[in-house]
Amino acid sequence: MAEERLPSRAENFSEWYNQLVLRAELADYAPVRGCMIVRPYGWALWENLQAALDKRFKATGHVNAAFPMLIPKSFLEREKEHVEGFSPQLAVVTIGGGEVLEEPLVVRPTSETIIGHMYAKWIKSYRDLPVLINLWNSVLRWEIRTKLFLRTSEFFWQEGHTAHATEEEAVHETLQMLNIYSDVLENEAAVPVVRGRKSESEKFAGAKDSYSVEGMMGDTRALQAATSHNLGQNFARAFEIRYLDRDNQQQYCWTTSWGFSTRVIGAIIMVHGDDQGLILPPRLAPHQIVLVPIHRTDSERSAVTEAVARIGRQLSDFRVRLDDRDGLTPGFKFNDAELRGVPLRIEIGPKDVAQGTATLARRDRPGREGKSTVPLEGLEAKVAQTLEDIQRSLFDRALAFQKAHTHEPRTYDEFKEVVQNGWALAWWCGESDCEATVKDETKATTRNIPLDQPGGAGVCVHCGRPARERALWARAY
RNA sequence: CGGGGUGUAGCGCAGCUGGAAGCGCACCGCGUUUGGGACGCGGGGGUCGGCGGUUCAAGUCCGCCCACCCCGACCA
Repeated sequence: MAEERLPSRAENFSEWYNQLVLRAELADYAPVRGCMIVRPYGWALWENLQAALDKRFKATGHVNAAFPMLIPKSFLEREKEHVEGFSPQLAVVTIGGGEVLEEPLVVRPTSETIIGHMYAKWIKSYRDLPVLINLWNSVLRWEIRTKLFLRTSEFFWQEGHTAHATEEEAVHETLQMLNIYSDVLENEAAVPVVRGRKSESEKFAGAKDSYSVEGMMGDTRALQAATSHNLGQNFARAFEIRYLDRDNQQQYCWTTSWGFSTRVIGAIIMVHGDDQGLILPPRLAPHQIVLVPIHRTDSERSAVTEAVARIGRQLSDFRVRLDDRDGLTPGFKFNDAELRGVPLRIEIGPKDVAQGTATLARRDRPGREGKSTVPLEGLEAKVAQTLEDIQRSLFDRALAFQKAHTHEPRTYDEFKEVVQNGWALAWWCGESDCEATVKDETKATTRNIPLDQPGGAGVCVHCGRPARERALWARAY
């Protein structure tokens, strides 16, 4: 490494993030502008997120399938708002096999349209419903300003697409998936989120209602961690997704879509990381534990190696990495494991071997404070408990940070002040022009209108018009 | 697209008024090391972003082009 230390979070959060992603070997820049390469360590983290989501998708009746990457351009034009939203971001294939194509093909920016086309073919009867399909894939959107994981031209995600007989079912599905996202983020990634409905200007192009889960990053900016859309009958009408009901009447379906992307890796980095590097939540960490053997002489080496092998067997229920690389000092390995965010480090040296102990070092508590020497007997239980404790403390710490930086301004002056370094929960009239003015003046936008509302009514924090709901305002990624 | 900046070894950079391409890190070999980022010795690696011009001579001066980064309007 050219430089040993990262820039500090306080002095340059953005640069801290960029360097950390590269140096922890999560991802790298691709030769194509705006694209990223997810490296094995980053992909392992994504696989653990995938597993956590996929398990929940299956448990709620969803199945996986694969759809093509290329979509006839005309499909995108079928739904008016959808085409307006996505046109500027499309990559289009016009030549195949050396011939100019009859119809240009877009590289999918999202699959609602081709899903709509196929669902129209597959769905004929109320007996065919609901259709609950999820896709694990990547999509391409020609982004102007990119940042690894947070906004790249191609990104990896899952997109769920469902069709239902009734609006109630579709609404239920939309919120069910939002809750699954919130569950995974809070209980697996230890990232607290606020669930809510998107404003008219922030919602998905073509949706009736969009919902999101928003997380607060370490610099207090908001990140939309996942979204779930109630598409109403917009796509059903555009693609003629119809079924015959019990009374032999043609009905349009009600559809939904929902997505969760590798962007969440960015959230995990920005929510938990510190000046030493990543701090990964134990439930998702590719390596939950790193074992560092320490020895000088050959006799120490054989004794330590034996002890380490025994400990490895003892901890076979955990994801353990043995760092037995030659020629690197323990100090280097400690720093390396910290950079990579391994939640728990176990050091085994001659002193430990002599005493029948191991030295544990918690990643969430740097320095002496996080270190303890424990007996090898009962180590599994101690480790399990420590990992659970780290998981919980990461969530608690993130939640405390979010709460400490979430304000309830009563005046627009207060609003302008707090939104520079935090979130604002404030009454909002719901009008797009008002929202746009606030954005111009403060760079803050409505992230969502939280599902949890205090009730009652107030006046809009900006324009003073009557307001029935409070919005969550923040500067966002 | 507007404003600012940078292109010299894998990475970070130096190279002054033109005169034999360098430094640190990384990498390879050998040896000594190892409880918080080890050290010594030896080594490999370059169409100086591209094209053209000026000159006896261009990394350096001039022109054009290209690429990338940062800041502003779109987005999971």
